[in-house]
Amino acid sequence: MSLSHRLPPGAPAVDPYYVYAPRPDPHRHGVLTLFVAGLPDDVKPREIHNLFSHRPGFDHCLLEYTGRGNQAVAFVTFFTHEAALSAMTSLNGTIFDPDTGDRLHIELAKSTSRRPRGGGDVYRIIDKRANKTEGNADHENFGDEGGEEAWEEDEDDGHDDNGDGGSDEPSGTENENSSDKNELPADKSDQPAHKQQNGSPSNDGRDKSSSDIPPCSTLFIANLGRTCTEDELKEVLSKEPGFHVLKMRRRSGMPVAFADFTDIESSTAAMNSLQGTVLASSDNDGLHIEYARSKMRKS
DNA sequence: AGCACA
Repeated sequence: MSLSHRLPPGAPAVDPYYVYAPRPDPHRHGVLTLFVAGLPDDVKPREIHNLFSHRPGFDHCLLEYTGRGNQAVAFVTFFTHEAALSAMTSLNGTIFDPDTGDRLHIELAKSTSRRPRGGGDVYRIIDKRANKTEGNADHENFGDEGGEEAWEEDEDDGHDDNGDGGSDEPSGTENENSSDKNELPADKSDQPAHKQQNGSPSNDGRDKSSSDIPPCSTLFIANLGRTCTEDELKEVLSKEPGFHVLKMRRRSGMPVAFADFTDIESSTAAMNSLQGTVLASSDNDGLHIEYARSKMRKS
């Protein structure tokens, strides 16, 4: 389908996929790490890993539960700058949580994340939440030293790290921040205030997992274009590990589909990686994928 | 928001 990369340094920036990315920032060329915002507070490290580890050139990732607000941020590092850009352009705007419809905002990070020490764990977690609220009690932090600034305290490749802005808006401002204590003191200089704040209703005490539907090895796929065919959808799904059967129904206008997987792990991974995918036949936001309410009948 | 097949 659409492999969105190969934008040689000299080429005119007219790659159609490139418009999805924040404007090319000359200050960040060569950075291997992506900054990912727009994550719900109940995001799991495994979800980040599932989403990015299939991308070519993936190296490692780090998930931080910021103590402020209710959204986590992630830092995902690739082996090459081009791989990072490619993952950014193809995943930017992904609807991570169908319940809220919030989309991922991905930018190049301010600097490349430090490699995990020891190399044992695939990903690291930093949890600054006062009360590790809902859901995530299983993997508190088995990262290394409970790092507070675990990704950019080193200076091997030279970069600036000073706690700075904490914006996570698509307006192109930098937004990687690690310290929980630095509220940005309104010195954004060149960025006019944006009106759109992250609209996720703050769930103070509410625990509303990423969906009201319990995990299921069958996925429900909606928001298909009216002209979407089973083959078109199947072609995308068949790249996902564990995919079995696809069934499409058109009942009230728009078609919907059910995709069955071998297990919940593979259906979850597929949902994470295909969420928001725009098909040739789609005209709106791309695929809306949820767990089906009941598993597809066997055979 | 829209969830079927047995």
